[in-house]
Amino acid sequence: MRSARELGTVWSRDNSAGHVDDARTEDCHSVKTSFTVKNYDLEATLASGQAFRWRPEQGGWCSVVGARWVWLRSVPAAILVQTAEPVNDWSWLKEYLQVEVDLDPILSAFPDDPAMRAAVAACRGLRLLRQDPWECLASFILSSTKQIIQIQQVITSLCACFGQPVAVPAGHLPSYSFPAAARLANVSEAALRACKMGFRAPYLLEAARRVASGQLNLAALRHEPLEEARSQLVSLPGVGRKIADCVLLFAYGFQAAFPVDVWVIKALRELYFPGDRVSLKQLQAFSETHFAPQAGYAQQYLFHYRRTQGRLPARES
DNA sequence: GCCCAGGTGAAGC
DNA sequence: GCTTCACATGGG
Repeated sequence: MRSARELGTVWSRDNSAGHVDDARTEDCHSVKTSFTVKNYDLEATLASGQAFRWRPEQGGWCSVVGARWVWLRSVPAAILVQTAEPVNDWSWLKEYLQVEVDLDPILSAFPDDPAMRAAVAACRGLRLLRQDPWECLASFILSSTKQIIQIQQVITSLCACFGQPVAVPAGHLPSYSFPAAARLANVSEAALRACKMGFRAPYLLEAARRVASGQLNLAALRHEPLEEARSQLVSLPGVGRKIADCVLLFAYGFQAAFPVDVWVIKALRELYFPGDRVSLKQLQAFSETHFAPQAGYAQQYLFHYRRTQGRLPARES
């Protein structure tokens, strides 16, 4: 990888919370900056099934965050950032990427067992993002029994149909914001099904209606205890414990949330209960005690490792 | 063709 | 309580 200085463009450094010094370039009329980071695996973070809109493009990663087109590229000790329009305050993107979180104490808090050691060795630098609650909730409603690549396709279609076009630098594909709940609340189930979401369409529609009407206040969940926030989420049709925990972890940062999906089930059974027939309930109960206090992070490491590296090593004897 | 995918809800025991 | 099944769709 090349460093920021070697890329031929002046990239400003944004190390302080308040000070930003944009470097505008003539070539594409876009805005560039960079974030100094340590222990940040950008590819693992953006492609580990937390968020579904990041695409590899021109040597970096491209998506829409909020209403802004964003392109990121990993270089040693920094993330290069490009946007289409001027940005005065980068706090929204720093928050999303969690660049100011020190990963070392998190990894140190993992249980010291063979599974976690292998998972950390395989993808050290994997981070949890901090996403918009509505986009996260809607995305995971669409995730059930779908492969990640198919979730990406459905969400791409949903955004193209119902999102707002956002400004994009010349030479990049058209991009759209994630459609607001108020927008989706007013579309038909058939229109949603046209985006290939199948039986999930009525679930997404009902969630959009409850959020748009204020019956479910997503912003307020941030201040609730985990159990209260979870119970409000699972009151939505099509949202069970697993999807609720994804939202609690990826949008709100509740570290006690531990989404148990098919990959995490495989990882837990193979490593911690080899040869046993443990139920989902048992795995849930185990996960609630074994991985604290950084259970959410531990889950994401186990998930990404099991999905990308194959089987976990045998338990120590 | 067949099995499976970052599940959930309803029905059946 | 627990287990089984339907639900759309498409990748491998």
